[in-house]
Amino acid sequence: MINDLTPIATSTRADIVEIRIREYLSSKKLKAGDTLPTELELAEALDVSRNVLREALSRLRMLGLIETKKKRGMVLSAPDILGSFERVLNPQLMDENTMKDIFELRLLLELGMADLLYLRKTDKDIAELERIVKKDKNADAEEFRISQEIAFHGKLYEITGNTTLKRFQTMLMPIFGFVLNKSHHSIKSEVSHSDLVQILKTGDRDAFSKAMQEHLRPHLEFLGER
Amino acid sequence: MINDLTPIATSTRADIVEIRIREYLSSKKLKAGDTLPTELELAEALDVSRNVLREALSRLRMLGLIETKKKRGMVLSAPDILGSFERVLNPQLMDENTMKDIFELRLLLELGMADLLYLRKTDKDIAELERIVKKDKNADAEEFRISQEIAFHGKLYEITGNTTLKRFQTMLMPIFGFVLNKSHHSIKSEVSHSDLVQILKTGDRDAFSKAMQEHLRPHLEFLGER
DNA sequence: TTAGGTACTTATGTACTACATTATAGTATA
DNA sequence: TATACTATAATGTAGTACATAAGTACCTAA
Repeated sequence: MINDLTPIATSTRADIVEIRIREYLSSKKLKAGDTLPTELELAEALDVSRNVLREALSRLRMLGLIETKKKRGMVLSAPDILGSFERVLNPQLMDENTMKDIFELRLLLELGMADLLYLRKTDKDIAELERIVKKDKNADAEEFRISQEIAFHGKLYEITGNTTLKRFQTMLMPIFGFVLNKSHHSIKSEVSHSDLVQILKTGDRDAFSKAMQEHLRPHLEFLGER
Repeated sequence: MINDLTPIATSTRADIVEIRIREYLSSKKLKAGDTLPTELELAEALDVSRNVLREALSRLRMLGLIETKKKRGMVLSAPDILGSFERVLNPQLMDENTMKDIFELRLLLELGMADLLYLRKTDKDIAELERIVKKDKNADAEEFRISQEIAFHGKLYEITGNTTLKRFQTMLMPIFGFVLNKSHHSIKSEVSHSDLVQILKTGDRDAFSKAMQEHLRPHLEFLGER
């Protein structure tokens, strides 16, 4: 019961300055390319030492929100939204529940992928998939099987033409390696990669959607109620 | 052609220190709860001023990777993976392609949601959904319609029981507001929220999956080839 | 006139020192 | 034994100084 009480958040000046600057950016409706005041001006306006200010700026710089050039000052820039994500995606540190959440998220993405695939697939993509699954037959070694998984599913993400999605999947892979190692992957699926390619090639969207669900069933059954 | 050449990345000491500390953490296989050396020790070991070191630490602290208490020093902690994401999710700054990518990502999630919903839905959830859609009838004002969208789809995410997913959706909402305002939302869907609830209540997983696809068709058709 | 160099200016990057703050541990006291 | 006080050791903040690099303006020579 007492565990529910988390320590009160004592924020440092850098924390506050970070927030204040964010507010400043959005209230002034600044957009990428606009320049910011100099460090000295900001520090004076916020009434903090340049030290503190720079700690806050350092954070924004890391996120890609601002870029600074010697003399020219600081300019706002469009951040790479996945860049910051990548920085905290450390399976070593992640708690198990979050890992499960992310695992489910991946399943959702693949289960919902059919429409995008049928919208954007090309003959070249199919050929590439066929090339990949051809190697599946001699998939005996554990390590090789995993690399096949990555190659096949990775290619599916690629076909969606959604680069953010593809990058997302790429950086999530270490997590799956972590989860998969634990269990529930010895169960063989009824629908193979090869089957999926065949359907993608000649079948329709609904057939593929069902096939994908079947392909992922071993994982789905593992999920449970919560 | 010349535009492809981006300026060479000149990294500051803080950038390098940040990387070095990350390497240190993973090479030592430190996990949440472990303590780090003091600032002075780190600064000396890395041969940088405490200033630079603190800029790097400030970043890690922002990401939730480390927590620092006065005297006790710094301890590693499990970062909130979405916290950093939230920080860069500014529609004001985001470029249009990324926004489209994220919009598609949301569609994928909802299209793939059927299994999770049928796995975890309760009678209470259904009742709640019915309560929400009851208000749909008098959905005349634009603003009200949007709040209905949010309430309904938000509840679906909630039913999945996946808190990471739910938070993800919540923080993505401003983006959708941005995209939706632009166009393609005047087209009325063939399948209403009310229909979806009915199917979720009495129908099976496949029926719901198809219905959801139908419900989202106006958006899907807007996507295009790429 | 113009290309190219030189000195100047200015904003960021880094280092160092000093002190405030506060959680912890250790000590003294009732 | 429990409480209060004290010392100490770490982070938090401020300020100064100088290095570095990138513009700017001026100036010189072909």
